[in-house]
Amino acid sequence: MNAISPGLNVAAAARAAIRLPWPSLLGPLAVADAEVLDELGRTRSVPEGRSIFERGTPARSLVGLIEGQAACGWNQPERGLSAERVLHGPAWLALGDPLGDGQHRSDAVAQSAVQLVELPVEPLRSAVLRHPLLGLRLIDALAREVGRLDGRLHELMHKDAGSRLAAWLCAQAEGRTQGVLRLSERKRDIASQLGMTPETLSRMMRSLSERGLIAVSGYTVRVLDPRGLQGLAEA
Amino acid sequence: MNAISPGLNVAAAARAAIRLPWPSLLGPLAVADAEVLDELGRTRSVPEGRSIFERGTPARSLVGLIEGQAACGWNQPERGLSAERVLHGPAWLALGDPLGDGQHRSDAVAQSAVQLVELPVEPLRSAVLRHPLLGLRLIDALAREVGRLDGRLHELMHKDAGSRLAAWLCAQAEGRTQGVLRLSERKRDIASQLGMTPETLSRMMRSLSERGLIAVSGYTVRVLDPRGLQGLAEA
DNA sequence: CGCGGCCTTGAGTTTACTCAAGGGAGGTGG
DNA sequence: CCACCTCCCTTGAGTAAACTCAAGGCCGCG
Repeated sequence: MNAISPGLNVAAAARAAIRLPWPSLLGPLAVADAEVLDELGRTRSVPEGRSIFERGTPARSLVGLIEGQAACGWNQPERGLSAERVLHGPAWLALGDPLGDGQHRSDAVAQSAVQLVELPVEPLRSAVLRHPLLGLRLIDALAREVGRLDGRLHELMHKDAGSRLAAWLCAQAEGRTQGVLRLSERKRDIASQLGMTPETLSRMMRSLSERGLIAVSGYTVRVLDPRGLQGLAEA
Repeated sequence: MNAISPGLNVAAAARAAIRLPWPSLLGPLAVADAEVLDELGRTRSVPEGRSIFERGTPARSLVGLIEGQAACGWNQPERGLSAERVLHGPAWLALGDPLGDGQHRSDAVAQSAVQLVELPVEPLRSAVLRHPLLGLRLIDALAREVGRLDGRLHELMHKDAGSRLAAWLCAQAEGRTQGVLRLSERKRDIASQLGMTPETLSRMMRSLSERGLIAVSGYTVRVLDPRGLQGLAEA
């Protein structure tokens, strides 16, 4: 992965227009377009546990997660953050909010030390006028975001907790060797993303393993019956 | 509203490049850009009750609803369509799906006679390369879509049925005179959009009127206590 | 008048939540 | 090396929210 090496001085990197991993964020780009983005983007690092942006504050830049793990959700005072989404770089942390009404609608916190890139919206809009291909790529990225949100909405409206977990496990198992997967987030965060409580997640996990669909051991889950799981996921 | 007059021959209208209501769909546009869209767009009308597009079929065009009422959702055999969204033109019926993976993820049916405009994706992409401002407008439209979906996701995850209804009523009452509003959809469709059953919607309506927040009479709802309602909506 | 949709209401059930208690893993200090 | 603390996950019991099913009423239409 062509991420910035951790020790590098960040400001210097930005000035020197170090190549950032745009293809992972936006898809294939012409060299000239990538250079425009390199020019526009400013990198930033945030240590583990710190806030990346806050709900209600102005969103003047697209925020991309280059490396590390971060969570988006609602931060409630004295109750911690209920993660609606956990991301591993490279991925967009804020795309719709800055391009839309200009206000962050969620809180984001770093769950490990993270490297970010921020693209100021207004200069980006100007750049799109001069480099229309960038516009297409942004359109694609937003369309993917719409698809993702649409899928989650469907799930939440029409599936029960068991099906949602099954669907999530199937998605995670995609492309994994032998259906063995290690959970990289706290279970409470997984639960939160799936719209259930940690207690319910725990019970559902047990239920699935009692039915022989999966085997759970701590943070390791082995999918024993992918087809059965898929069947449940579609119920 | 500059919609096509109902009697007009549709194919002729398309050929003559009749001005379609692009500003309502995409925001302010240069004349040249609107003409490009007029050139690209094909109008179509669908009579009441008929399908507009179907889940799982290829989505090769953006679909805009120019006039009339339509519903998007999942059409289940012998159970009717559970509306996840009811639209009154002008509005986008399909935006993310055609620009994204190219498959319709929902069914759409006309709830009145409707006028549509379809913009084929590939020619549109080419047009964006030549008219970058179109790209910006599409980006804005998609960002609004992301915002809308994000809001609904939050609501579904964190609010109970009463709060969701209160929020919906507040949104509907926005800008209405004296908080009197006539429901333009069947209550079962409203319920469906809010992620609850018709029975639950009915009980919630009663609960709100018993508490003096609204007065309900058939399809007419009068908002008696907007602030109280808003308070509930945020709970 | 009778019919078919649609909404409402009630009764009973299911699902998932809350609250509270217990157990395991990892880190720290004596 | 062990005791202890903390954080997290698990489990159980009780509860609350919303669903399903079934019956009844209203309204518009033929």
